[in-house]
Amino acid sequence: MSDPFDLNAISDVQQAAAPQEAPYLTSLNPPQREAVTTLDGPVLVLAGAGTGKTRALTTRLAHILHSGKAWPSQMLAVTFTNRAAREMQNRVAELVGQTVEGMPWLGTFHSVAARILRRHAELVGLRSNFTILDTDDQIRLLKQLIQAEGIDDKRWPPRVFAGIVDRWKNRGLTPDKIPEEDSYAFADGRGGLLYRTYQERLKTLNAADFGDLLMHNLTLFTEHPDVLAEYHKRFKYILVDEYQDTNVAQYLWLRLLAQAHHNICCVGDDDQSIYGWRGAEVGNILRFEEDFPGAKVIRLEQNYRSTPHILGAASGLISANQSRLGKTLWTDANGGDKVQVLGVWDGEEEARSIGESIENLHRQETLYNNMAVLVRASFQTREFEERFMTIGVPYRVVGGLKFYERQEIRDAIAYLRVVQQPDDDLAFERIVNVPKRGLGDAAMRALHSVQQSQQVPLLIAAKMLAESEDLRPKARTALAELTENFDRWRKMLDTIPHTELAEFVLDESGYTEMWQMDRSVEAPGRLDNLQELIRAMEPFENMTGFLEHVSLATDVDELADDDKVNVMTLHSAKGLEFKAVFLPGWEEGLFPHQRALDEGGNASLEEERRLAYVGITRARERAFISAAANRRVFGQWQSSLPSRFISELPEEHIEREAAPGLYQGNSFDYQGYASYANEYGGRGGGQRNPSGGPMITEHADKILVRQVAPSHYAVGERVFHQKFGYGQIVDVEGNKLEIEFDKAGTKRVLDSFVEPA
DNA sequence: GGTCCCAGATTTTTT
DNA sequence: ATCTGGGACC
Repeated sequence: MSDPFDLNAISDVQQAAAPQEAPYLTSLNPPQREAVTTLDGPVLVLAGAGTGKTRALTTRLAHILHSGKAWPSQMLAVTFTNRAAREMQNRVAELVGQTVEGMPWLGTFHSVAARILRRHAELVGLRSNFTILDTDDQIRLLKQLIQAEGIDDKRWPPRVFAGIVDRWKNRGLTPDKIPEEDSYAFADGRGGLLYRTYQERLKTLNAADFGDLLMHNLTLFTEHPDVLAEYHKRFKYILVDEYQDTNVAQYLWLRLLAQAHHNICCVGDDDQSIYGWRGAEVGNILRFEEDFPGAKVIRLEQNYRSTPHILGAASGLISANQSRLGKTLWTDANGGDKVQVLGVWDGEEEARSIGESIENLHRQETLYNNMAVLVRASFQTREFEERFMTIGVPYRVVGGLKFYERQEIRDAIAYLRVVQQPDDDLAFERIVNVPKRGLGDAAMRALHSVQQSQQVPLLIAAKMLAESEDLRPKARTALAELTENFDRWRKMLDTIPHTELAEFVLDESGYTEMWQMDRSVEAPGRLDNLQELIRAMEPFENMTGFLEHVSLATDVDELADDDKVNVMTLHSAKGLEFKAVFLPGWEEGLFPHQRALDEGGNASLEEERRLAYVGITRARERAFISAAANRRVFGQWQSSLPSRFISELPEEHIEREAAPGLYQGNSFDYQGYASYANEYGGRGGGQRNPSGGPMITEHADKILVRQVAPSHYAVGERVFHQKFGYGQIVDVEGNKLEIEFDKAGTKRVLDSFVEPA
């Protein structure tokens, strides 16, 4: 593979560079400048939140290019998210005035590892067109294997085992390397065996899961020193973003690649390490100077993002953590509002209050796009979606429903996967009877038995069956037609554009028609999505490139520049900043999360605290923290105390406010109300609304004044609902209506959500 | 072979 | 509360 590297562009850049001091250096502060210009040997840049990390990083890349020490293709730069990779691409391009193709080895750990693996796939028992399995494929496959071993998959869920395998792979452990006792962690000692079987099966399928991408790289490098040497020669400089999030496998991978020249620069912030649960080792960053002797450590501590109050609140909070390298963030900025901390009765009120604040800010000319609601757990987004929809605030849920995870998209991609890689049994199985071809249990059993006895992929087994007498004629023709189609489509791979091919496949397979015939409400949307899929394929060179993107992409939110409020989890907010940030749900059990409190002890609690720190430091000007005394979880009302993190915020940087009676003295005190909530939660739960509950007494009524007025709607009336469209009322119960919607089916909704049609 | 209904899980975070 | 997968039934 030749490097898509434009020599001319570089010599232009070099000519443009000033002889003495490059202009791009003058705007940097001293530590930033040091981070940019210390080129040789290991460098650790400890970059606090908002200290211009990305700036330093991209300038460093540009500086290496300017200095003529390396070509773009000789630098390896890895990030964790596609978003970070994309941003770096763009900003480097801006700095050196070069096209994005200029840095072929800038990408996520996974995409770079995949790229290396494709070049040498044969050396680890794969072929270069191997499929990358996502979590869903992985679990389906594991389920098959667990059942094949005669293990009860109810008692030993595939999902759990997938987690165990993932942890092994995160530590770079192949089946022969897992500790003896680990093997007993699953299915009475059959864990190790299953892992081995799974890895073998993956090779037969010519497939790799996420963990394999890194782990196969390790195998490749350790078993083939010549290959490793090739990359030593190729990568003159290595740059790593978010180093605090690396796991053992990634750390080993970097160490192997850097071992020849030690020109590795890692950037990170131990205070923002929030992926321990996923195998990230904060130890990697804490240990850097031991791992890379002679390392230079540079601290970026001047914050350019937030006001002093926001910074003060965040710093005060994080200082409660014991294990940290310690940094002192400071800022030149003055003034600004204190962080607002609000106590409310329940989640609904919280959403309403945040909705109002957003409307206020918007009236004061803050763009929606400059505001974000950052939640601990994804289920929390729902309450805000409902509220925003009601009051007409435009919003977007980032990282929520993923385009490539929709049923129709996964089906379509399964077709393309089989075309591209005929051994992909998982994909074949997914679509063999979609649309319905009369291939049911009997046909599938026959297919599997041929697959087993002949040791061939399902597609081949299907061909064999089509020619045998073992199936009913109808099923036989169906298989014959399908396999012939696949053969034909595969021949077209090299002759027609991949977008056209995709259209052919969807058409001729009957897949598009299946949805055209479908009379359900979702069908038109699904057809739109299929169109969108074809459009999404356009920027890619070929099918291979596109399928690679699909398996490694998560955020399809490239068009995120329209003016909408951003709703997302704290995890996916890392690396972003907003003018105003809302942080709801700061309650014990939710944040810190119960699971972190139950498992993992103090280390987990500290990780939660870092997550809180990440949340506050996303804000440039305003931060709003809130806690609800009651919340519906799993359809059950639960009451909770305000998060301990709230009491850890320095008083001088915050301003407290609470619904009457909820807030007493210097801290939130829900004790008196928790009992009401408990009483409430204890009875019935479900349908009831706390505001409509009958138990209101004394001062609680100051908060719970909203009485349920009987609905003024009547059975038989036609109404309109923002989300569900038009419908007819079939039942009225207090303020709740049961409505038969023309398109969305029968739903129960509050009367305030509808208007007369 | 397809549809309907019930039980059970789901909800921490992601490449 | 809502969604999913599996099993029973047509």
